[in-house]
Amino acid sequence: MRQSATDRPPTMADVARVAGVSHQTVSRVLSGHPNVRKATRAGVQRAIDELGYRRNSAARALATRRTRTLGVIAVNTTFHGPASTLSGLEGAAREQGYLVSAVSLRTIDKDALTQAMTHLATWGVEGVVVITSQRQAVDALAELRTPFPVVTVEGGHSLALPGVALDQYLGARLVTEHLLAVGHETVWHVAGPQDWLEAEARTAGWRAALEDAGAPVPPALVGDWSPLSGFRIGQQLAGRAGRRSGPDPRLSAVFVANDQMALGVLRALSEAGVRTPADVAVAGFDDIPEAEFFPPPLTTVRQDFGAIGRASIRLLIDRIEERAVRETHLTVAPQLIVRASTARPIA
Amino acid sequence: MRQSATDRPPTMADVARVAGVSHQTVSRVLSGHPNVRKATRAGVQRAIDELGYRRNSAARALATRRTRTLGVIAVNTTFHGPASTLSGLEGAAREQGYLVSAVSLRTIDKDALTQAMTHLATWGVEGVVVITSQRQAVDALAELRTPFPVVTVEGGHSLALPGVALDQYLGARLVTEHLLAVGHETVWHVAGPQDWLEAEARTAGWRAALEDAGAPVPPALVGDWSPLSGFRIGQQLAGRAGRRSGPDPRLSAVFVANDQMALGVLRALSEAGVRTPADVAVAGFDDIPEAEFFPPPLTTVRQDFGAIGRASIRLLIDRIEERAVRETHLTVAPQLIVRASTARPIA
DNA sequence: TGGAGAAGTGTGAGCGCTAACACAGACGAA
DNA sequence: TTCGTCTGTGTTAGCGCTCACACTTCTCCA
Repeated sequence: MRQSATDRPPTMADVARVAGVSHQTVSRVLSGHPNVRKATRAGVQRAIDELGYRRNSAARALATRRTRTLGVIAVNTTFHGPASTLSGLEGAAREQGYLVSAVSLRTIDKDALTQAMTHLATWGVEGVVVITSQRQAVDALAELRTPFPVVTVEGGHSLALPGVALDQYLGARLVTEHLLAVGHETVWHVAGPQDWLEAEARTAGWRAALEDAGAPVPPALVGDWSPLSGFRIGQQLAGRAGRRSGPDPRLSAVFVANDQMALGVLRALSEAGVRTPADVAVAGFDDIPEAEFFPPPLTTVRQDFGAIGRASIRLLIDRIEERAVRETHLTVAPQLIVRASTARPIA
Repeated sequence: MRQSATDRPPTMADVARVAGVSHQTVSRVLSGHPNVRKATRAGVQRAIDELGYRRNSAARALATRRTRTLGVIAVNTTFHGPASTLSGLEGAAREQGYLVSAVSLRTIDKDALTQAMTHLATWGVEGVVVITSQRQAVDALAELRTPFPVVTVEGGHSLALPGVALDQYLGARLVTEHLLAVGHETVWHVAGPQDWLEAEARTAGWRAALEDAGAPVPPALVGDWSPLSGFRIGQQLAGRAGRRSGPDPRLSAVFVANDQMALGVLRALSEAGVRTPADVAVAGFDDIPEAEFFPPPLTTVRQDFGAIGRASIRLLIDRIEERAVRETHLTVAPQLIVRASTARPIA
């Protein structure tokens, strides 16, 4: 990878000159065209190595009208879920020879989304993955016209746009059914903000599981995903633990819509002297790395973020390269992880 | 943003034709050149809007030899620290009109680093930020020759390369001094893997604080950043809590090198019936969002990842645009966050 | 031995933009 | 007036690559 002494990086013409062939032959070698004699190929390769030549992607993009660049738009990539999805996505794209550029937004209203799209479009991305967990993002997206394909992640399957999502509904059912199976009369629920599709689906799954089992359905308590909101709700829950308060069913198990809130709930219960799982069982959702070491280790639902990232890239590249395959909505299966926080209560 | 009826997106020539000027005038309008009459500018702008024209970045890059693209190489972007840094970095770059592409690696040996650099170089990045927390990454980086500037984050200040880092040493001192100040005879330390520069600096800061205070220096116990390793080490610590075992000083306070391990330590202590902070005070490092709700809420050191990201982009763009400013090493100050896990023991 | 077809290579014209220069007209100073 | 200078605009030549085609050699079979 020797750097040429001159100021400018070597061009294809330089390589051609050194190898004693035309620039077109160099191009053929570079793109693995079959009709090149072995000796010629070797000579060109030698020249390339000698000069430390590297194809100029801008010129290539200009000539081919293909940038081989993908965009990603996401909210709050500092959290475990989006960050993991992003990472899986980037790896999958790189494998396919694409460059990916992510735009990380604080909020995802229509303006911010449009702006992010413009930014990416300016750079000539051939497609975009939008991690659209919030309803407003989905709505904004639905109205947006783009000159390239768009794929959603966690955007629900109601959209015309193709998308990948974890089966949140199933995950919530699994947790709820597990809690009922270990002997709880019913399961309370700390929900995520209902403008989040994931939160909504988890709530729906929980409700369906209870109804199917003929269990009473307590009111859902709504948090904002943060440990603090979990803590506040946990304090309310602690007050009615084990008791039958008013019209509501007895509280002995709680399904919390994410692990961070579950941490807050656990803390509030413990401060109030309510034991987990002896008095109240608690389950979460996400399986963040810390969940295994919560007090007590948390039963939760694991999401395969890597798989979600890979699947969305596949969907997107299918569309860009106009492959025949036309799946539009992929679902990734969740996995129930049972830990001490829902251990069977001593009968 | 009307999409033209023809297959191809409009070019500068199309805009020029519609506006009745030359393509060069369009170019001047687009790049804000002053010498364009107001009326001409308006006419061109109207044509741009009408056609939904957008500058082709590949052609622009080819003509200017500037791609306005930056690369980022990082390990394990799924963790809170790197993910936050990345996010801050991306925002800062976008503000400056740059596109950023991140490559997320699993391990950062020389091979992987070279490959990532090649990938980014192929796409013509004008500079790269490498988040190099591990010694081997720094070593590999030192040997690498690149045709563009490189800036490190958390790479220590020993390198010839410019870089940004949090003052890990100071952070560790602050925690340790705080623990001594609340009355502990000495402070034990659960360290991160010593091939990580951050871990090393935290250990050094802890040791220096103890030595300066004339406190005995217990052996450092080395973990791998994971909650599990913290748990294992916590079990060992629980065994000697409050006791003076062999030659080692009394254990009443522990400084853990990151919050995740601290969670494991807390759990191990609590399982062994050791109370925090009554029997043993525990402090962490990072201030992850969960730390405030640990059992008990964790005293820790907050890092301003956003600031780190912004600073590194500034350093990089300074170099790319060859500005006069030549700071080479920036340090971001840490902030001690005191919570219940180190509350003053009842004397 | 000839000629069709394949294999291997070269030529020229763009891709859509910016940089450099050319040039016309307006304006103030000598 | 006459020049210089500034303003506003157009013209031309690339940037480094690929695509389409032309051309030269082979190969093989009638």
